[in-house]
Amino acid sequence: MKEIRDNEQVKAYLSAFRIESVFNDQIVPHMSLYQFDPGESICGQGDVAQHLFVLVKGKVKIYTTSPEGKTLILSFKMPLEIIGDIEYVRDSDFINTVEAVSSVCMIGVDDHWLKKYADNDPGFLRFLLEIIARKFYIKSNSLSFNLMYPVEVRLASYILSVSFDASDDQFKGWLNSASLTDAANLIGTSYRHLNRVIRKLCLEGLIERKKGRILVRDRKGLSALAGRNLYE
Amino acid sequence: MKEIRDNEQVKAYLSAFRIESVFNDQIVPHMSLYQFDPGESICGQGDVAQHLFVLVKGKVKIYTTSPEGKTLILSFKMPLEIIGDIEYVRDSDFINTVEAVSSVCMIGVDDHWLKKYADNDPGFLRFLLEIIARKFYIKSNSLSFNLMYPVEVRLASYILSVSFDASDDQFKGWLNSASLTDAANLIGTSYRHLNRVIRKLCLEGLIERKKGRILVRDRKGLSALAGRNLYE
DNA sequence: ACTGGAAAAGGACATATGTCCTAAATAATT
DNA sequence: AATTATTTAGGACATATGTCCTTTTCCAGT
Repeated sequence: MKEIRDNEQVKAYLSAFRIESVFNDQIVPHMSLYQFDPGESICGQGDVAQHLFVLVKGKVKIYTTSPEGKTLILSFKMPLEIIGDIEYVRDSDFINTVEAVSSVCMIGVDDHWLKKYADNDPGFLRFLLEIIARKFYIKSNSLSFNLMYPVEVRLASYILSVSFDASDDQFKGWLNSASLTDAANLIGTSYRHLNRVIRKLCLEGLIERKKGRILVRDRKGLSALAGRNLYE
Repeated sequence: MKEIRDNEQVKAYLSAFRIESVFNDQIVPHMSLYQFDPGESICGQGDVAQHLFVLVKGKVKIYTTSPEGKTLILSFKMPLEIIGDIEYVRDSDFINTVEAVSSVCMIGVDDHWLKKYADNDPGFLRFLLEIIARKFYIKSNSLSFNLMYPVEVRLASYILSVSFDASDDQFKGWLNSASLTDAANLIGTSYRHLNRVIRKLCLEGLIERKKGRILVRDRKGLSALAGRNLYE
């Protein structure tokens, strides 16, 4: 992790994402940039949360670890996204672990300054509301979807979302084994079972497996199988 | 549904729950009481949402219905709880169906007045933030828990939560068949499978089944099985 | 108490998924 | 290119869960 105290760059990012108005003039001077390398941990489940982060570049992976050590990936996030919002509002420790997938850049601001200068600022509060409400909505969907459909359907949905997302800098057909393991943890199943289902989809001609990559052969068919698209 | 335009009673409720300060003087006159009978629908998935509700009496059931008609219970809620908050913030239709379980009383206020008089009110916004952040937290937990543990564990957790909640006016040992079906839908499994697991827990001496009721025989054992308590 | 019918529980079988281990494939090294 | 090491896919079996249908239980009405 590298902190960069460059307020001009902060302002540039804020303006690029059109959220200048969210952070008032008293806050902005206290914001700085943080860079993380791929694989680097940004915050760990249970750690004391004292910063609100705005993800402005790169991709992060959010996951939780159970007492038994099982890990479940909750989501991948790309800009614009907020990290530490729930913790800020609830005054709690980090509830999940966040890890940089690619080279990541975030704007960070100490909770302490927010409490002091933004806690009464309707613009900031409304922004947080929208962010958190959206997160809730996504998670709610995700919960229903996961409980109601088998892995096959979830995988179809996942493949569609990662294969056709132009903004995904990781795109390359799809996917090496690390991503497969990730996919399994995201979908909430085992690596073994994921393979089984992939095989089935191959036999059905929906996808094709080729040197560790997966190609979509029948997008329509996949969509039909997936129903609605879960992983946005 | 019966609307009761009794502003004094509204104020009494607000004060009882210590949330007078959340709704400012311009809003309060526009709030009124709504009563619902057991089983009555309060709002339906997909309906236009134009009210924010504060649940002040009774118990409601929140569920979602899939395109195929499967229904999944997301939660049971008791006071103090807010209904329609996500929809208010997101300007969306109702994402779930809410139904009165017992005789229910809610304070309702038209979104239109909120937008006009509360959208700039930090007290109100912070209140919503706390509510929604809490909801997110619960749902996040719920998602992880459901994906990571089998029905047996979830059921143990559920039994514990409904059996030892003093504030639950529905308490009676536990439970007739309607509640069993509900429990199945809440846990995200089939009625059949729930029975199977109940049987197993009986054989293990953790619970006892008696005339449609379920008694906890070994609370410690159940807790150990459940790990953490999911359904608060 | 007896009977018919509704409600609740359970049986049988099929599918979905997990765990553990082995085989196949790929990459690294010589 | 051949050989080894490492990574990825698959086999075998066990468990978890779903579906459909039958049996059992419970209760109203007589």
